[in-house]
Amino acid sequence: MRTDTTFKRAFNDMIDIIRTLDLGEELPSENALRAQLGVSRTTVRKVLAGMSARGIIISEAHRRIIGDQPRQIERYPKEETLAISEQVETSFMEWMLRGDACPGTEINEAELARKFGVATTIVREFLNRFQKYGLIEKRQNAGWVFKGFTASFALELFEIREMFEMRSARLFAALPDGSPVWRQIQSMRAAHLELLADIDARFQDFSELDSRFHRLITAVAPNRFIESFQDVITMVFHYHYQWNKRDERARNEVAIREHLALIEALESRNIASIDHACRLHLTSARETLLRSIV
Amino acid sequence: MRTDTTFKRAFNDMIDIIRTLDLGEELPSENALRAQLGVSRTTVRKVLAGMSARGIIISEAHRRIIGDQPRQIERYPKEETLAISEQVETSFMEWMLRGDACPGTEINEAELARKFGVATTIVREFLNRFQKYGLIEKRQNAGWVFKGFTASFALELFEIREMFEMRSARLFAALPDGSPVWRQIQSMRAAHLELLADIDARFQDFSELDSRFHRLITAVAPNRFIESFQDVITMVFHYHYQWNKRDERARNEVAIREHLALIEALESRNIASIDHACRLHLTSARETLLRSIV
DNA sequence: CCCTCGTTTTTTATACATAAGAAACATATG
DNA sequence: CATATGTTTCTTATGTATAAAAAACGAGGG
Repeated sequence: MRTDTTFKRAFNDMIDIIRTLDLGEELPSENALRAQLGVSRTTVRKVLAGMSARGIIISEAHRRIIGDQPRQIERYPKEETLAISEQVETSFMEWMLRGDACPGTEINEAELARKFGVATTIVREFLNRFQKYGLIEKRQNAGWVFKGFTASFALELFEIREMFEMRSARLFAALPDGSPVWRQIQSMRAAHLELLADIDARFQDFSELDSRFHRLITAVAPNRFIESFQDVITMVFHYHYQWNKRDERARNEVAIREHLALIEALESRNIASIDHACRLHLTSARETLLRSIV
Repeated sequence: MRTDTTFKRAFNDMIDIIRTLDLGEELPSENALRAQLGVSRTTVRKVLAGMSARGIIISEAHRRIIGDQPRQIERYPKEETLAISEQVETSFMEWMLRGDACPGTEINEAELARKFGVATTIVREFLNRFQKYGLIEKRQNAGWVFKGFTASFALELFEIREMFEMRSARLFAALPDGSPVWRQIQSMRAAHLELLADIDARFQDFSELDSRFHRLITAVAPNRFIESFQDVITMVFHYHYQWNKRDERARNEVAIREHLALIEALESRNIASIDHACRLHLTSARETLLRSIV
């Protein structure tokens, strides 16, 4: 019933660990591997058993040694390492953004479950979690309504985003000189410059850097509600832009420059310039998103 | 499997409808009742059948008449009109606030399901929905952690609340004279004054008025994320104060007066006094909550 | 004793089953 | 033909089952 995605993921990770070891070398203990792989010992043992069966590991009395370097072939494909609940997320996003759904569409748990080839329970659970993104709404005893990835969604999103980021950016300026955050900001700048230098080839890496940058700013004064809102933003950018590649390179280059300006403003500790740089970036991000919606 | 709480709720509501009719009078059509009761016709028919069986309604060819006024006894008890998923909410809140759980406690789906006497599926679904309140956190393949109803929870909550309410209160001042909101504010003031006049007897009614007041202010410029955050606040006040009755009367009286001051400030349309009144109220609300936590 | 490994127990993720409820379809009646 | 009721079909809410994963327990060995 339950899928063995945890095992497969651990198996793949284990291959990488073994790669760092030599033939005939003894393996770390089950417990040590458990910690490295981030799974339970039960799963570690299953992985070890699988590797033994394949001759990659040779189990002797009270020790295990590397018998054969694993080949790429033996890795499980990426899809099989994703829990069904994660796959459903992707399926749903695709369904939503590919345009099968316009605002007001009724969402049918049973139908989605059939379409995605999973149990209704899973779809239901997903929708319950997804509710917090503000894109769907539940009606008692009667399924869900898709509210639409609309302009008003984007505007409401950015209204909150502006409040939160301006708040964090201002708090940033008040940090003492000794704070480790300043070093993180430095390396964040470096990462931006690097990406900018190679923008033609690597412009798709921006999305992840963007998320990291905004999370760093937000993290100065932790607030669980703000952090949870970051998830909404990450979701929007991750999926929406995946289906809207228009001008991606140019868009990202502009955003990188805006980030750099904001970094400079933060380091200046001048509230007025921080406000200015922050608002400039958010306004441009909002316009970009709005353009891609209509 | 599924409980018939919808039916029971509709049955109780139907009793109230019948009360407004006379003996021998003809009943509205199934469709009309459907609209009044807010359920499907299937459920309406079930209710009608139940009432016929009890002699309250007499079904003749092509019409139904009132045969007998229903008695209070025939109502289903309130508990039976709540869906299991709603009952679980109450059980969980009780478990949480009665102190069985301290910060860091691991939440065990299976154990909770046993304790509450419901299926694990339901507990799981509840926890997924409840996650948005920021009191619990999920760990992959390993249940949930209760983060605690702590001072930092209250502080983070109020930081956001202040941002949101100040924003709404300011927008309020910009409304045109003709806006219907001003009349709603008037009647809100009246409701507050009424409650204040009878505070000794009715102080428990404040909780609901409080929620309505804050929702009215927030509703001037709708934003789904702010509205969703209101749910968090409502939850906190609803449950937390249910288990913290200390000084309730005095607390509520203070809050009513603060609301009245804010109403006055709003009507003055003076941003500075609005800010002042709003912040004053929120500060005092925060202090009250903090006191009751420690 | 602490660590490692074998074994057993418990919990979670997922599928499936089914009664209650909603919706769609069909028929009758004024 | 529009509206009201009877009938059928589909969906949702909730319970149960089970493989996978985690956690707890236990026995040797350094």
